Amino acid sequence: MKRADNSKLLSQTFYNRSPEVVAKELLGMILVRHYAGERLTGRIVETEAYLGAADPASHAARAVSPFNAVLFGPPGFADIYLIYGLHYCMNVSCLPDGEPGGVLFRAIIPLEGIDTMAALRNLKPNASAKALTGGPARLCQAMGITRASSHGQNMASASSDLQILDDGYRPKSILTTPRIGIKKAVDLPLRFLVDDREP
DNA sequence: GTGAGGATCGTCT
DNA sequence: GACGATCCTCACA
Repeated sequence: MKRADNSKLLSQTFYNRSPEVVAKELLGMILVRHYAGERLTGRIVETEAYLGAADPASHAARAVSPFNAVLFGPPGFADIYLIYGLHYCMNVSCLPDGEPGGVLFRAIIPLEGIDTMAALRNLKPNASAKALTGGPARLCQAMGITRASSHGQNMASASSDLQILDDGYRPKSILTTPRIGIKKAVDLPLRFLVDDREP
């Protein structure tokens, strides 16, 4: 797998669509995190869409509060939240200001800064991609993403510590399955993953 | 190799 | 006062 040189930053209009579409099109994109002067990147291979009021599993199904305000705000902003008291998960907001919706990042394949990611995860540098970043909380930990460091970041800004790039790569096929790890609206097919096998 | 249970805290009712 | 979009460890087969 090679990276093209003409990677470009996804603009805010990319996110200004329905979470289902954004979740699908984010597959194969490159997540970039500037951490302590270092560049950590990984290819997105699994996402989930969370809708607004129509989706009981979504945080945005409830009234606006400081907790979920980012999902109601303008598109392309990072929403970091703590789950089970231990783990952080990352969303990016979708749809125009005022309309709730977002995409949860579930898994990436590490590309750059693997040693740093392993250190942040307290793992050996030769740990598998799955152990490093194969879960919503794992990828946040591997990239040093916390609510304190990254909540409310504009992912479409060139000066942001958190960005998504398009290097032209597109997955051969996309698998759609029901979402997992939730108890409401379990049957909605809003989980998307890259079907390509590891190169 | 597989399965079950514990950890831990912000947010909502 | 209770729950949750999860991960890790330990036990057992």
